[in-house]
Order: sequence, then C-alpha cells, then structure tokens
Amino acid sequence: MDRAPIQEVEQRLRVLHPDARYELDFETPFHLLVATILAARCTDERVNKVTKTLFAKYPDPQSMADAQLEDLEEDVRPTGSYKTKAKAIQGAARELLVRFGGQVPQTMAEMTTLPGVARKTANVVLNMAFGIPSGIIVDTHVARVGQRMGLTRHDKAERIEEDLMRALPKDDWTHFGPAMVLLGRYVCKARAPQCAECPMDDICPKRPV
DNA sequence: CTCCCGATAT
DNA sequence: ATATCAGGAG
Repeated sequence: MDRAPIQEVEQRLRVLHPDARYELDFETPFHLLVATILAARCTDERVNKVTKTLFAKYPDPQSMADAQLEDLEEDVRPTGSYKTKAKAIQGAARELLVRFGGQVPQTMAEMTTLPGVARKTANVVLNMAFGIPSGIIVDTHVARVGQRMGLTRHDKAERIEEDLMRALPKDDWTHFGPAMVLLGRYVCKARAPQCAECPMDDICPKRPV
C-alpha cells in the first residue's frame, strides 16, 4: 500500500475525534484571528498563555489598533517573531476598522489581504469561527501526517490543501483538518511517531518525513 | 530563498 | 549543548 485511502482515514478520525476543534482559545472571531496569527511557528499551548492576558488588555479591534506597538511586542514576545507579529495583529486590527466596519471578513479573498494572514490562518478563522468550509487547514501537522500517509506528494501547504480538497467531499473539510492535527500532535509526532499505537497503522505506507 | 524568534525534546 | 518545532512576508 503506498497511500492510505483518505475516505477511510476521515471515517476513522470521525470516530476517534468526533468534535475535533482547533485548540486555540477564543471568544470572538477577532480573538481567533489574532490567536491564529500568533500561532505561526509557535505551539497553540504557548499562544493560549499569551492571549489570555493579551485579550484582557485588548479585547477588540479598536483597543488593539490604539495600543502602543512596544506594549504589544512585549505582550506577544513568547510566541517568537514578536516584532513581526505585533505589527501584524495591530495592522490587522486597523484594517478591520478601516475596511470591514470592525468585523472580521468572511471570505478567503478578504481575509488573505490582512497582514499575517495566508490560507492556513484564514481557514482556521473561517472554519472554526464562522463554520465556512473555505478549505482545509494545512498546518505543519496536517502536512507531515498527510505526507507520511501518502495522501499527497507535495510539500507546500497550498498544494497539499489542493490534493486533500480534491480527494475529500466538502462536508468533511472542516473536520478533517483539526482531527489530523490531533493525530499529528499526539500520535504521528514529528520526532517519534507512535506507530504502534496509531489507529491508521494498518493503512499507512509510513513514508519517511 | 531568507528572515523573523522562543521554548522544549534529546 | 544543540536540534527541532511552529507560517507568513518580502
């Protein structure tokens, strides 16, 4: 077997993680947008620690737009790339105010005009905050697991997403991403994949990635 | 392709 | 001590 049957993978993921959600804490679409921008090359766990205090200080686009950039930088520092990220979340907050009436836009085209937002971030917000099947979340976990299981032979997120979207009915898109993240984070781990305990073991070609 | 940066696993 | 992890912009 050189590739796992993706429908079967999704079926099993449904059983294992029926309510799979992205693990970023948020109360509003704006919070999820900010949290996801901060999640670039950073674990969700660390983002949640940072956003807890961040959202207490800056709960909405207006307060974040008005913040001192230096304060923002200090607040998001533990997530890495803090200067870039502080600028991105403040820039995004200002764009929301100026162009979208203070609301997070609900289309891929609009979302990806925001600083710090490409397809992965846009998909997280559109899928999780609005329930819009804009695409499939492809983060490092989905990419790695997808490659190991032979669900794609590409290594760029956008191409991987295309392969997955082509192979899966739209109804499965929003579930598949977060469920694959869980599989990747706890079983099909980057460093030491736990194949012996993997529910996909019998259908996985185990490609080296 | 390089740069942005910090935390944890080994 | 050092490798590895985690997306987007320019």
